[in-house]
Amino acid sequence: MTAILICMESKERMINNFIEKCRKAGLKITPQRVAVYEILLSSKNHPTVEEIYEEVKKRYPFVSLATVYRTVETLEQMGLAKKVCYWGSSARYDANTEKHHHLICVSCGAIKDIYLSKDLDIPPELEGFTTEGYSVNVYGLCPECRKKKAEKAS
Amino acid sequence: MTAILICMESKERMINNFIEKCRKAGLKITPQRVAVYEILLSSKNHPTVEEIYEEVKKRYPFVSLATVYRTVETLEQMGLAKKVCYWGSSARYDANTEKHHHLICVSCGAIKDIYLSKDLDIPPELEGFTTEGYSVNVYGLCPECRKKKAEKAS
DNA sequence: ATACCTGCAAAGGCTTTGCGGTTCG
DNA sequence: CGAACCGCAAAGCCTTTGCAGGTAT
Repeated sequence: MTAILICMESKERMINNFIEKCRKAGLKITPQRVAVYEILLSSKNHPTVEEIYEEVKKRYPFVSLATVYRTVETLEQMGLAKKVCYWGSSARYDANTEKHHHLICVSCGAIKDIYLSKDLDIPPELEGFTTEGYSVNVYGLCPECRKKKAEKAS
Repeated sequence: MTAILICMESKERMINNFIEKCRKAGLKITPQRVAVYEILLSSKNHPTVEEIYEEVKKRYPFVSLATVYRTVETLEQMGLAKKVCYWGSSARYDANTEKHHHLICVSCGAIKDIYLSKDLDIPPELEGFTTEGYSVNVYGLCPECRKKKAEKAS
């Protein structure tokens, strides 16, 4: 209960921050934009653009897929979302801006956030590159896909 | 000099191993296939399919892009190459089968292999997933892009 | 001889773009 | 009012696929 309240309060704060940032950047605050960001914030599944689109359509049935594509790109440029692209054909988006990593199902492409107990020690310069950060991807099979494989085998 | 000799010897061994594996799997050994694998082995740049295709075309002008796509997929299934997909639109391939990680330029997308001194300790089960491995991506700016940025700033 | 493979061209997904009308500030 | 944005449809990439002819074993 408490967790949910905190979470929702935080979400609202994130959205206000987003609106504020839009104002400063001269970007208009449209219902579609806010909806995309809100859905991305609420989602724990790193949705594809298509999935976000389906959600937005529940509120704004006439929204277009192109708008969702344009909005997630805007969010990425604002630093409020990240594009994650691993296996599958379509990119997924992530509005979690905390430092975290990903656990990825090699069969269906599902992504789950994970947190490492220790930071890696990456030197600020490596092979001539100046480094800015890192991400760890752990690959595996999600419970659903494991079940499916077991059924097939039998 | 020695390094080059060792490297070439190793490449030949890799190709022989590939041919052997093909035989065992009932796959035919065609010039195009061998060329794709050899180019991938020789390349230090994690080339795109298009780039491999251009190289193969120098030896076999009538090769088709579809063949290269099919071959890299075969190589991936055989465990001799990995698909890597980060920023750009097109996938890149990597025939380095040693355990290694990637240093990626966030500006131009260049990829360099890096090796970690310590392994991460990833449990075999995590969040319900069975884990199979992990990869670390370090993001940064390559020397060329850093230079370009410095020039722009001045 | 017969799988398997190739080249070609067409189709398939995902994503981007151009345009006219609309909406936010 | 004007700039920014939206929906629609078309176009653009990258990648996959079906097919008929060719090649390796």
